[in-house]
Amino acid sequence: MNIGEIARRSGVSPSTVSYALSGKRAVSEATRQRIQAVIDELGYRPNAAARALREGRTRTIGLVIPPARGRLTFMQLDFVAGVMDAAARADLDVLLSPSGGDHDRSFERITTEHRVDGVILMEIRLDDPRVTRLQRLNLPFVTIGRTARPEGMSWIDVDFAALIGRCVDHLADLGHRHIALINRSAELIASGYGPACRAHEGFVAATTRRGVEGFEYPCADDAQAGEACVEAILRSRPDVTAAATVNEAALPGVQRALMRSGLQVPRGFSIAGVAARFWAEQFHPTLTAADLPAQEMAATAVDFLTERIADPDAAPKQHLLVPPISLRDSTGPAPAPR
Amino acid sequence: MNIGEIARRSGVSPSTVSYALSGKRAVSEATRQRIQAVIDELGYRPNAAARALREGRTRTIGLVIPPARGRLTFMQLDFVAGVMDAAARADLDVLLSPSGGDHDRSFERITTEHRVDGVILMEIRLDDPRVTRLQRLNLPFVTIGRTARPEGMSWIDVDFAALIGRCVDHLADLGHRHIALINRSAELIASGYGPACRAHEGFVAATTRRGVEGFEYPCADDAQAGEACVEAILRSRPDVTAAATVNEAALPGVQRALMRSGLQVPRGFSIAGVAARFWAEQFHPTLTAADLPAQEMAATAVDFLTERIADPDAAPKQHLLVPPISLRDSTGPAPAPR
DNA sequence: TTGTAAGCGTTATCAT
DNA sequence: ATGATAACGCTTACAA
Repeated sequence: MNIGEIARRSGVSPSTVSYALSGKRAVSEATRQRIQAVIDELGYRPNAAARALREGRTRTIGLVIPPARGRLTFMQLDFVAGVMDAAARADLDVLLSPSGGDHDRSFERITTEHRVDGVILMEIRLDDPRVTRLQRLNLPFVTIGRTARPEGMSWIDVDFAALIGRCVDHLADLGHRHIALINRSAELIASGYGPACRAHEGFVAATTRRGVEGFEYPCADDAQAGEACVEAILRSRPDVTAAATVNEAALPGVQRALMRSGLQVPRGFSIAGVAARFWAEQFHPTLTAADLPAQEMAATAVDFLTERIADPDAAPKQHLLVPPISLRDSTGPAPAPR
Repeated sequence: MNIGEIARRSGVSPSTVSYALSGKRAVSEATRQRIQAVIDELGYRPNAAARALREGRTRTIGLVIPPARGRLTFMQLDFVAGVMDAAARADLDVLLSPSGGDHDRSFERITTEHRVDGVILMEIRLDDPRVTRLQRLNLPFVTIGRTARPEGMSWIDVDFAALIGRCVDHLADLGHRHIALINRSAELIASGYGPACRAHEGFVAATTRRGVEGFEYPCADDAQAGEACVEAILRSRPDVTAAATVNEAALPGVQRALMRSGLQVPRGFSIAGVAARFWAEQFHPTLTAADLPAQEMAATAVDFLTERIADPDAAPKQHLLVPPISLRDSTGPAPAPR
């Protein structure tokens, strides 16, 4: 079933069918209807490969996600879902490529064989070989997170430094004077992973600025680590009355440890963080947190990408988000010292 | 950069380049090396659209996931990750299509425009219009879960009835005589959603067979519902000493309610379930559960699909999994009646 | 208002 | 062992 067959059965030329479909040339209403009738009857749809070959674009974008090994965070999942959504709205298909820092087959395939018109790169590192690769290939791309030199490219990022600053401000305003930061894992920080590093910087800056004492604790991305981390905080720093966190995966364990310690939240201990809304609401009591706007980021990313695809020479765009903190039930006035 | 350019620079014809690359015709070692050198120098990769047009296949499979609205369960996520993995190993790309029961643009596009060679359909309903659609289109597909009449097609499913039966057996063996089932939501059951319906059937069968009392509780897919559900069980049925569950998303709430009730698990209350290993291990204490083998299912699904693509007339394959129950820390002997 | 034809980059059939 | 060439199905300049 191809355009020629439709043309034959409608008694017109292939080009007329093409134009009837695209509307790029006037077609008399009578023939248009005749063609449409045949198309409906046979259920014809133009072949994507032929169209891609001819037009030089695939109407498909690539979404490069972290490899399956490490489980995706909810924030990342929400982002993926958001990209699917935004792409669907723009009638774009999404080719998923799980790939780590170095090039792997899937990443190479979709980028070099012209399977996609552009790429959204998640979880980039400060110095990311894939970015260089895409630049060399001259393939439009947008990154989630910034590289070390993000000037000339399109990216969207969350200002973790500012957000942790706001958490500290909020807690200090409530009278807390000894505040812990539950950060991501030590390895992640050491490897220069943006969100973790910037959380650190923001925490140091804010505690200094506010004149409160800050204690930073690295924590792996799982419930067990969160539990151990809170136990460590309570044991080593009995003067700490509040914590800020960017580690959403640790939250279930954080909650468990607090529950078991007998401390009431927020009466005995306050906690504020940066997390996907899902985790904030699963927390008990619900977590005062800057909700990561994954949907918005995804929509913006698709937007930026389609712009770059349409006009590769236009100035790249950047967007640094600072979502507001949603006040929920996990923060309150500092208790009397324990 | 195309095959003609490579041919010119190597001083051979395009067909020779093609054959050098595919190995489908003998090419003298000398010219092969010359060609390879040029290819390496220029970084040439064949254009996927041209190849797809010519060969009539895309080397891409479609993965139809539930729409972004409802969040995916961990089981589903693991499955998606597993498909990506298996597809990557087979050098296949994966086009993601979030689509509900009725046809939507994305599903229509990838299936009718020949963007994919075949489709994996997740979360099908007992009577699913997409299945009929794919059959009519004559596009190879594999379903996860069975329709009402699954005979003539390839599918992979988990035997929830048998698994819940095993949970009940295990609990009955431990002396429990009053057992609750925390099922999925009432709506899901009413709509004929396979896993929920079969959990129900398996529970009725097993409690009858073992001569124990069974109480079924529907429960929405979130922590709050899980919490409320356990509270309802403890309140309305004080004689219940154990529960079986297929609702992994409710587990965090189940745990919270048990913790708050003061019941020790497993000393005062036992719980066994069917869940992704992630949830089982996040549970506290770790959950005795049949771990859903998402990876294996995904690998099998890709396998079945590639078989159907290679030979559409071969007999369809089916695979009904009954993974073993992993004994962890949430089940123990029945306590004295409360 | 419509038709003709070239060409997108491959692969595979026929020659040589 | 290699080359010429005809498709694959579509879009779009160019003609009429």
